[in-house]
Amino acid sequence: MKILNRKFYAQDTVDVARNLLGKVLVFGDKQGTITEVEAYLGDDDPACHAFGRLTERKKIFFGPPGIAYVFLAYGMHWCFNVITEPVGKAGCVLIQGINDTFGPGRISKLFGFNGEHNGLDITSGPITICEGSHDFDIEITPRIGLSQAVDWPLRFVAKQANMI
DNA sequence: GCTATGATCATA
DNA sequence: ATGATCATAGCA
Repeated sequence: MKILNRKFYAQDTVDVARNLLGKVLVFGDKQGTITEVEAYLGDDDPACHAFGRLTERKKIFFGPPGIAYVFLAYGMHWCFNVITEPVGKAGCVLIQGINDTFGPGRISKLFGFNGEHNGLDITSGPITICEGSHDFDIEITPRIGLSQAVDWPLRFVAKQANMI
C-alpha cells in the first residue's frame, strides 16, 4: 500500500481532512478505513487546542505536518489527530471514525493509542496512513461535541463507501 | 503545590 | 442528563 507522504499533510487543513476520508489508518497489524474526520484550524478556531496562548502542548500544532497528536480527553479517552499545514501554521485533523466504529475515544481504545504515540511521525513511524478507495460521496456537516464554533461545517463523513 | 477544566463514553 | 477520571494549564 502507498503511504501518504508529508506533502499530503502540508496542505490546507480542510483539504487534508477531505482527502483523508477513505484512506487507511495502519498501526501495527491493525488497520481501518477512515470514515469520519474533523478539521481544526488553530488560529481562527476557538474550539481548537491551538487557539489562544501558545503553550508547550500546542507547539506541535505549529510544527511539521504528518505528525500524530494524541491527547487525553476527560481523563479517559485518547483522541488521535494528525498535524497539517507547513511549519509555522497551526492546523490538525481529528480522526473521528474508523470503519463502523465511531467516536475518537473508541478508535484510540481499539488501536491502543496512548500518550506515547504523541508526536510520532506517521509518514515513517509504526503508525501510517495509506491510500484507499475513492468510491464514495463526502458529506459535510457541522462539528459535534464542542462548546464553541459548533456551527462551522468542518466535519467530513464518508457516505456509503465501497470500503476495503 | 493545588485546582479547574475538557475535541468523550457508558449508564440510568 | 450525569458521572467517571487524569493530563495540562493557570494561578497562589
